[in-house]
Amino acid sequence: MKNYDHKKIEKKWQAEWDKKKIYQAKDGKGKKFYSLIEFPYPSGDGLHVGHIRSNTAMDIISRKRRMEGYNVLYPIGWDAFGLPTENYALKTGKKPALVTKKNTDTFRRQLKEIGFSFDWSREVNTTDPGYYKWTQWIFLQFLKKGLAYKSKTTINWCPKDKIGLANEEVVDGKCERCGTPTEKREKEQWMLGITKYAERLDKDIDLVNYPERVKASQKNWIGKSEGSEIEFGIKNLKDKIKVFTTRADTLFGVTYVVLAPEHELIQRLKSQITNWEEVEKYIEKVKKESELERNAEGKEKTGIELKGIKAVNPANNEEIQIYIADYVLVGYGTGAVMAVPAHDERDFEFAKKYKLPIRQVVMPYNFDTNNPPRLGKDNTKREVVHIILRNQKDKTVLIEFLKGEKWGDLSPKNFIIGGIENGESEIETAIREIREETGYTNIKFVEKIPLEVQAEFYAAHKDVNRVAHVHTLVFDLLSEEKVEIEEDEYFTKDSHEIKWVPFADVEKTVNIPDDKMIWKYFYEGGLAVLDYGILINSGKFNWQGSKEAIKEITKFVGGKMVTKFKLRDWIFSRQRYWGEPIPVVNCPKCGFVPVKEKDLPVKLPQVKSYKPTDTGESPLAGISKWVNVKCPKCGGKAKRETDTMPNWAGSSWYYLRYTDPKNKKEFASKKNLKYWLGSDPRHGGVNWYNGGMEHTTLHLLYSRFWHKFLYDLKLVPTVEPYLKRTSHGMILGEGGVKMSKSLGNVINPDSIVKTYGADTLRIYEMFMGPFEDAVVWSTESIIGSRRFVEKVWRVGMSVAEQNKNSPAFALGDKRTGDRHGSLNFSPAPLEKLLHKTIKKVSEDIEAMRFNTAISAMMIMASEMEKNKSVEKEDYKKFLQILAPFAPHCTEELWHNLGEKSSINLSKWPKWDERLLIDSELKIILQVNSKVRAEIFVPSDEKEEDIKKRALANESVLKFTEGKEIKKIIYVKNKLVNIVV
RNA sequence: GCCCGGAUGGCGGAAUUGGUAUACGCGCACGACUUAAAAUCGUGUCUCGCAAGGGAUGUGGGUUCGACUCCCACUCCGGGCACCA
Repeated sequence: MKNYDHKKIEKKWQAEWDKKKIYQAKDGKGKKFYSLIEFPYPSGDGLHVGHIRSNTAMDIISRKRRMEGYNVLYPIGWDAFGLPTENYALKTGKKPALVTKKNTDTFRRQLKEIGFSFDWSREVNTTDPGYYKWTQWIFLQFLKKGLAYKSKTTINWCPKDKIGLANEEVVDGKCERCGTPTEKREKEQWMLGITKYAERLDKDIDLVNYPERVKASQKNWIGKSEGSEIEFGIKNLKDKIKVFTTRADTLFGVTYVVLAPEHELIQRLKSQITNWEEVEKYIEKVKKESELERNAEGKEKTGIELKGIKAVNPANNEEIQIYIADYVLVGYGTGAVMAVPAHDERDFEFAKKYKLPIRQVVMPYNFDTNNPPRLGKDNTKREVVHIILRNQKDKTVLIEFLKGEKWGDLSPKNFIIGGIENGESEIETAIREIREETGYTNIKFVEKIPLEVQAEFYAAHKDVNRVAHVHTLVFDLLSEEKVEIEEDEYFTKDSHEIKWVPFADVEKTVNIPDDKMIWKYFYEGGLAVLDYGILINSGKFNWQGSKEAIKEITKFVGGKMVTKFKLRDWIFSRQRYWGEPIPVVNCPKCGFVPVKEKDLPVKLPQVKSYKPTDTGESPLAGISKWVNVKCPKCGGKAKRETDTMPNWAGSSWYYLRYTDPKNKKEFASKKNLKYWLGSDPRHGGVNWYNGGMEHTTLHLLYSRFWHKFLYDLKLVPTVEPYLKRTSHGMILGEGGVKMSKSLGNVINPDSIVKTYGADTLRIYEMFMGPFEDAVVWSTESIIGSRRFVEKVWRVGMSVAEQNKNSPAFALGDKRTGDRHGSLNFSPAPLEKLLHKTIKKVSEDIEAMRFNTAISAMMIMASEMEKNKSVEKEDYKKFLQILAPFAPHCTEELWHNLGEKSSINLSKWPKWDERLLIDSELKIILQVNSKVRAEIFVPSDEKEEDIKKRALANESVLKFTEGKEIKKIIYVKNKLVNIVV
């Protein structure tokens, strides 16, 4: 018996696979499968255990697909441009290109030692001029189509990295990389027009198979919103203020208008504004605030009125104030909003602070689900008052508790309610109702709550369906003085009880929706009602449904329906050295001129210093030899663009290059693209792409954008790059925290491979927990995976021993015949378990349930070891399903049994459905849902007989004797439950 | 604040068209082998109870013969978005 020596075996087979090139994909041959992982950034820290988790998962899937007869492309490359390398180079004086070379060498060695089945012949590197030539070429196509343009923008500037950041790279107002709070700077930057694709990026999400949370994230980031653009006039002036709103139904409730401090109109109206000095000061203040300060949590909104000018509400010609405020963003919509404090939380907050009027125009519509209108009853409508009768002395409110079967399941608990009779005022009604229902007479009117509500319910006391238009009045109780309450047929002392309830308990005591809302409004001093409802105070639109009125009101004031997106154009310039140079020349005569395609790539020059400058210019600007060129158009003196691309550029199209990595004429040939992505535009793409959640909004969105652009140029055959996306969970350090150098909890895969072997590491990482969840690393637990591998090894050794003297086919052949008819042999329990395991593992791999697949194989391995005689063919099938997880040891054991070709190219075993059926079934016997016994019955036993057996069972009888059997429930093949 | 996910033994986790809760693994305890240790193998390992039995899947309710699974309310944890009108 050979000992399991992982070092020897793994090295041997890695060399063999390399030599025979068994994992190389063949362009255009047979049915294909393109599986992809995010290519790593080769940092100086070496491979992270997190890389291994993602890579192993896709490796397992790729290996299974190969065994299923697919021509698999599982490529690898390096996303090597970027800041850490440049910063390291800066610190050590080493060349970034050399640092990259060293790091990729390390990564390559590590990846090979774990036995991933990458097609190494297609390795790409974004920093290779042969690669970035095409990144630059694609940029020129953007330029040609007007989608790349230079624009002066306020950028997020990181003072430490000295670099402009895209919005997506600013997290909580801080630089994503170094955590320094960002500043705002004005700078000319290259932009990519991703917003032109916003609609399609949003819509086409439906074509692909991404996890829901990823889809939701992308949609949220794109931020599509449909609304209206409406113009507000300015009194005595020709200028208009255009606002964007999704709630045109609330137009009659506008009580002021707000402009962003950066709004261009403000400067134009300077002469009309009477408090200009103040206004200017305010604008300066806002500008100086960093992104962090302006967005700080809980920050109070600030603003200032533009005095001397008034806006005119086009709906009712009302003159209203104009404000500028920091809560309105210049970059979204029109940079101006109509403020409806009654129905928008932000406007409400601002209006409260600056004491601006609040006018309700949408009346909430409460349909009482506890007491809904009933069919066949009369429908009535009433004007109604609800009365909050307050006792200021002990801070209580009077609440009515109604009782009786009339009210259905839930007895109403509400404020005093009364219908307004003809000719009565609301106050008169209230006084009358209080006297009639409570007897109190010494009361004082306090206020009317400026919130009207409409309610629809079944009014049990009158036996009608009712729509009530609710007005709410507040009264104070002055003394306990009372008169006798008169009873009538529906209002009796029994049906009705009153209680004084403390303020704090009112909300949870009242149980009709209107009173809950009214109380909240009263108690909190008002609130913004966001729901759609019924319009009031809205001229001719009164009593319409507010949602339905949006289009009409927009039309009424001459506005138009528009779609807006949160997504902004992509800031594409970086003022750094280690990135793709933007291939443009700036000519004093001709402006920005693209470098001729034949002159690509524009290579990075060799420089001494990579230091970025405080002026914000790239280090490239200092290299006059490189910067000064002839204009490609006029031949005159010109200067190269010195900005470089962000490192999202190279990763936006790398999956395309894999299909044809050495092509010198195109970024990839149409033929190869068509083969690997498929030719159906709406149903093609990379078959399966696994990556981290952290790339959901940046990389994934950017590459979808580039892909769609290339599709429009008819350069790629599909509208989407990736058909299916999955995400692995993070691996956390021991203690459940992120692995980081500073915490010293980073696991070095090299040492794990050395001690336990690559197969063990792969199995461990897949066994740790559900693939999509975060898991905590535990070096202590790895031993379990190692024991499993060793167990498989021991079984393999004994199977080989048993078969030493018998020809290879002798044992295996006996069941190759009749596959479809009845079984002509009685299968051993072990064989049945094998087929169950094959099925489980096959299905679990597809669903990425690697942990349960491994668990099933562990059970199988233990059973094989217990069972002294294991059929060789059974064992070999077991090896085959294990091979994607542990390719090295299974290959060794496979060959040890006389096989000559690789297990990794063998045919994936099929399970035999007939072997999954048990001849005997275990039936659980329950009495009153408690398990009392289990019995075994033949699988074809009739329901009646099983029930009979159950009733006769001794343990069951103990609990049923002398009791009446009410019911017997039988669940097929599972249990019998006897209810007594 | 909003959106998404989650809560099951000492630990990682398994079980959902509702049907034996705790598979598999780690750890721990005991035993076998050994002069001994390691490794390996075996047995045990939610909890109360001598037992018969009872209780337990974050908390409280509900539906059901039966709930980790479905419904309602809540607590806590993780992730994402965050003045987007």
